[in-house]
Amino acid sequence: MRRSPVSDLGRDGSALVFCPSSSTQDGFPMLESYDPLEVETSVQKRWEEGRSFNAREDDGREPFYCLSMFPYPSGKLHMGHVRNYTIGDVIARFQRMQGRNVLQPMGWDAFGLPAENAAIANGVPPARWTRQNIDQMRTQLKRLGFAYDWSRELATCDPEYYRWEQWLFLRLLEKGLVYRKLATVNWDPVDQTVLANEQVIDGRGWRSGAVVERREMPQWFLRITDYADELLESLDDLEGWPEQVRAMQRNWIGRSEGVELDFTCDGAETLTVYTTRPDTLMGVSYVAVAPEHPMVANRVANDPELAAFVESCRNRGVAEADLATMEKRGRPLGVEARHPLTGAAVPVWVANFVLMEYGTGAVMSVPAHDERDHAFALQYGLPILQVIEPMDGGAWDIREHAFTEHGRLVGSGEFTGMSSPEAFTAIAEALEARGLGRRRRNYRLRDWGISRQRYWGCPIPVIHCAGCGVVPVPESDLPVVLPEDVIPDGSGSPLARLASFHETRCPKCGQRARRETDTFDTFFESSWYYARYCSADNSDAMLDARADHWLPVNQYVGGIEHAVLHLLYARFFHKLLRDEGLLSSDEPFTRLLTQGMVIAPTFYRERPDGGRDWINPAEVEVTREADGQTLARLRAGGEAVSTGGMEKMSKSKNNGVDPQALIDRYGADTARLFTMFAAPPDLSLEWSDSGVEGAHRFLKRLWRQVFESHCIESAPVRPRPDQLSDASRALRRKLHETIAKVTDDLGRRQTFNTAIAANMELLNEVTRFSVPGTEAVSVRRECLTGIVLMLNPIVPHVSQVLWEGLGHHGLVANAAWPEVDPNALVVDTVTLAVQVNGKLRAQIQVPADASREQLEALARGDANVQRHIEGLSVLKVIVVPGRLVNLVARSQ
RNA sequence: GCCGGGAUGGCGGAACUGGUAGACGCGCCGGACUCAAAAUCCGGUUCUGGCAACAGAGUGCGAGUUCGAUUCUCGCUCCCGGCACCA
Repeated sequence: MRRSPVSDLGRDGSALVFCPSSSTQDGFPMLESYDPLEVETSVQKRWEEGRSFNAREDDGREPFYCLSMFPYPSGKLHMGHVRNYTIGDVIARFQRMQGRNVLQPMGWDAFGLPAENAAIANGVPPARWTRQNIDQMRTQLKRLGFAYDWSRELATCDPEYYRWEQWLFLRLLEKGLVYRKLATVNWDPVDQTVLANEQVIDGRGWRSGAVVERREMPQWFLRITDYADELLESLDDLEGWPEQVRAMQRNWIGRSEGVELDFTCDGAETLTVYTTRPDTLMGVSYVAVAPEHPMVANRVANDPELAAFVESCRNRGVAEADLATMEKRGRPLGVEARHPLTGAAVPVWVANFVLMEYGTGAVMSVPAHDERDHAFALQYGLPILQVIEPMDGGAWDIREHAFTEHGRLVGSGEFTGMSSPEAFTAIAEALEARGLGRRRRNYRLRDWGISRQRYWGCPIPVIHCAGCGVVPVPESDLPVVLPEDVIPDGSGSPLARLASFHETRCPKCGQRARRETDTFDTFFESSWYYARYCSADNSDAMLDARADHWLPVNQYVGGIEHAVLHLLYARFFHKLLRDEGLLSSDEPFTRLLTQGMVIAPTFYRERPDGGRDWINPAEVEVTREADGQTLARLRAGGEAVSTGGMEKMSKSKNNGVDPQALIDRYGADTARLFTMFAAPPDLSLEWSDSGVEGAHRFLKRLWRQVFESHCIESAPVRPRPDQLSDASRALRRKLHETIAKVTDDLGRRQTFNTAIAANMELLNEVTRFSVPGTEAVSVRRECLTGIVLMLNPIVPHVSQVLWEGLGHHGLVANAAWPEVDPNALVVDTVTLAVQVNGKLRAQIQVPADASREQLEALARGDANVQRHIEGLSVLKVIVVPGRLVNLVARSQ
């Protein structure tokens, strides 16, 4: 066994070892054992004192803006935050080492419902609760060692922040991009308040338990649909975004080409419907309208059954998922509509799956060619008229299934025989000719409702005057400050009750007037914060020239759950800001990384009433029994508990693992290393206590290897590649192969797990390497230096100390990324796989420059290969250079 | 329901452009060190058969394309995320 140089010193414990290479003015003493707390405290102090990560614009280097989605200050960091921010920090530090001028800021998405819920529960004003949480979470982020420019920190609940979105709102109002209309909300009749969807549980208010009603209220809307085409089309240019996110946004915008057409009804009323399938028009068997449709309201008075039906629809869910899965019900309205082409009478029905807020509140129904209409027609005995048949003329049982694909028209009068696309055009033209229809482009995307009947949000800066109507708050009166000493109690609207807030005078006429008491959707704040970081200290303008210096964000990192809403709203805002002349780029985020969830096992105990008491994984011990079954027991007491599978860490399942406990026990570097190593960033990350131990063990192993180098070796010697032994040359090749791989993994691929694995492999080889002599020692040191540099973005504290232990000075965070020496990669022989009919039969060593013929001869020469081709004739030889030879052999 | 994603050893995962399936880590087994334990170090570890050499099977299920498929195509199953007032 190799004697450890450490034992030569006859020391134990954490005795100080002074080495010539580290006794520098800025050096940390390198102790024998790795003490994360000591290392991290001193390195963080140095970053803080040196303001090492504050970004300046007047820097010759190319800027790189790296941003992680800012957190909602819920109280404590959770594992999802640790993962998100570590990914961002690794990218930022990697880019910094690649010579870029990196901006990485951090802030707080500080408005939102949880603060109001906390106020209700604990009687603390949301403002105080939020600011306390921010302080606590800031401390935790600093403890994790993220390279943030804290001088740009912002919180969206600060008037200095939200005043600018009030300002922008007024500009948009002036431009006509903001309007007011009635929209439906969840109304809790007991608490007299509007509920968020998440506060409605099984149709009842979460606090009062009262059945939630749908109520119409005037709401502010932003015309995002004006930008629908641009938002859709520029997705094609976002090559740095995951294809799945772009696909989700495309579907969300849902642009379609169709026809809007009119059915005239008895009594001269007109029902306008939109369809993407005018080719099926001859198959219409009824028209369905929303229960809230005005045509319905006129008829409920003398039809009690209809009235009852409409009433039963009043409290139906309106989420898309509710509509799609609920039982489809309807009632005939007793009205007939005239088919725009044939003039035939088709009945009008009221249906619970049609929404007034969607399109025109009416749809044409073609049971033969739409699944939902088909089911509805079968249920109510409505006719199913087939007007499209499969292109190949194949049989189709239309009673059994709707035929929803394109095909050829049948039973459609003059259009019979046309293909669906031909009929689309012909029918559209026929409708246009009669003035009963027009081609239209439609969007699934709806205008963005930005009003919230909430207290803890940014006030909407308008005043309602009895005489003048809606009057904008003059720019000089901004910001409209939200009073902060309010404690919501869950009933009513706090701002509507607060006379000192809403009682005001009309800026136009001076009469007594009422201030708007709705606040903005919190997506409003998060739609432009990324830009404000660039000009965070500017109290005279929303943004300034520095925005264009940094933007667009080079790398944005956040959860996949924001794939549509937040990311679409931010893209929309960016275009609004551009059109205001505040920026010049078209898109806010060039490259996007969406990280997966953090999941953990769940454990529970069944209650007598059938409910489940969830038990935190920290209290449970899992063992494998002899029969291979796993058994979960309480650590205290040994009681057996049930296993509930892997779930996203959450309060409701009590399966959260507190990052603070992890940091306290192993240090920030281990927390960072584990979260980066356990899974690729875009997949879900499974929590594992033993995995954390493994990550920590690796850092201790690395520390020990550097410590040994540090003690036995004098000043670094540059290896002379031409004079190395085979073993040293092989190790050096491994180093440079690793540099090439890790550079690609961190830069292009963003697979941090494989970058760490490659460094582990390299360290394993360094550990096994026991060649004596100064050249070997210098190769070893070159390898260790390489590992320290390559791991620095991931474990920045320990790598700083190891960097100095290896005889270097200054911040490793500012060091240059290692470069690949192409000469080190040269090989003379390669291992080649030999297959016979695709099955591996041998591995042979061949000269790297062997010709095809030589390779084939060497492959055929192998004894095991010969055994497998004996009696067969080789028909074909496939050679993949550097990889394999495949002999295709068959019997004669 | 619609849209998006996932499934590979006992476990997390690797295999990047169709080319040696299981890198790296965890767990487990064996050994060294120790009075002993912990820690640490060394070795083994997809399954089946075999002392071994080696052979057979194997990437959720069922087909297909190919000399060759975890990778491409078609058809399924199960699990997860989003669905407009949670952020």
